[in-house]
Amino acid sequence: MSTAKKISASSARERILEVATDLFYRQGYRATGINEVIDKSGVAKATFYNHFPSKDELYEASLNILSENELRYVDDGINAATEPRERFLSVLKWLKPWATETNFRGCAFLHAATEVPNAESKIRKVGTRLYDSIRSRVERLAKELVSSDQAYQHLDAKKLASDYMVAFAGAVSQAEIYHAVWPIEQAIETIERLIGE
Amino acid sequence: MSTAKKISASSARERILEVATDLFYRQGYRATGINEVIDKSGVAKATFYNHFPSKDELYEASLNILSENELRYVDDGINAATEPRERFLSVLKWLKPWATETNFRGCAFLHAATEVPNAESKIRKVGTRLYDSIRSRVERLAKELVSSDQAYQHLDAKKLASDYMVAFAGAVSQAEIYHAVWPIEQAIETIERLIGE
DNA sequence: TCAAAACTAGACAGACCTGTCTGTATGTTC
DNA sequence: GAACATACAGACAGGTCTGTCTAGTTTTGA
Repeated sequence: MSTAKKISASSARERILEVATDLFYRQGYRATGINEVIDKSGVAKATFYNHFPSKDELYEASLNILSENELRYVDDGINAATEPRERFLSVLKWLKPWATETNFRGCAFLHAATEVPNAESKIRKVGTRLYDSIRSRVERLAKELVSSDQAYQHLDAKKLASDYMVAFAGAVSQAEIYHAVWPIEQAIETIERLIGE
Repeated sequence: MSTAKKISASSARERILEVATDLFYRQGYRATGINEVIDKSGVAKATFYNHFPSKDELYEASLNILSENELRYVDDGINAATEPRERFLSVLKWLKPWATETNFRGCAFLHAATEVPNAESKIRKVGTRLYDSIRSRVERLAKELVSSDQAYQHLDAKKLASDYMVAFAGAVSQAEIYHAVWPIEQAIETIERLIGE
């Protein structure tokens, strides 16, 4: 298989994925028809069904893309900070610029939980896997924080990570409900209160 | 208008509302057809459209019912407790039995935010109004708590209420994502840590 | 008793949905 | 230049959706 062939093949697939990810997030999964995805991707229907066996599989693929992107942003945010405290808080703070975007509509994986009631479906697993990944990063940063300074030694890193995840999820869902940024600022303050300002 | 007429008229309406509230919550709004609501309510299509001008208006009415019920449960939980600390924690603790129900699928108003992207729509306002109502109760209970005992006097009631709402929302959304109860228990612990165990 | 109101069943319009299929065009590989 | 993969356009089947409408029946209230 030549390189040119590969590029051309994957570019159709990627165009579909890009369009679908955007439409599913903005309009919702059920509210978006496959025909709209096809039209906006500029591909033929047969081409689409050549790449994805069904709409559901497209949804799953698009959520996987989103999940990878989100984790990358999280990691970039962590790595951009140097101090343990800032590294720890970066996961929450990263939410703020995201929520300020006009496109912000909350967590795509919570949307998936709404639109796909079956919690055992592969689509739903993408969400739990992502939250697990975020949690493991937060636990690592919490340990890092606790052992970084005397001032934090009274904290239990594991419990702190749990608190953090509760605040993280609460921030995102309240930001969606109110379509506002202030819940995220409040969640940051909550965590700051827990670790001491 | 006689009482009998009122009862008969409202019983068809109430049957529709009951069925719709259940189906919309369990299956989702878009995933539920008006025909299914009509069949399961045992009413004629014309009767349905006599009571509700559109599916959207039915959704709004059903969310309003849910909102009233939820507030009633919250208030009952508060009133069942006597100690300020228990009254304060009751709003969070009430989530546990709810999440244990087989039907539990998270917050119906967050679902509405997913399925109705327009944050300015009347449907969405039902959710923000409910969360505002819960917050005002939590603020009242936080003040009550802070002034109840020396041990709580270092706390800022307003900020505590904000923390509480973040934890509350985080608990519900994580419980939905993971389809589990432990996020609620974690949120309770988070708040207990904030006020001192 | 009788008119008005509310109910029943269900056909129907018109739009949308997913997924299949036919047939053609293009470009690469051997 | 034959074989192949991949792309294209778009008709089509078979089903769903919301909302309208006709027509007949029951209930209600004065």
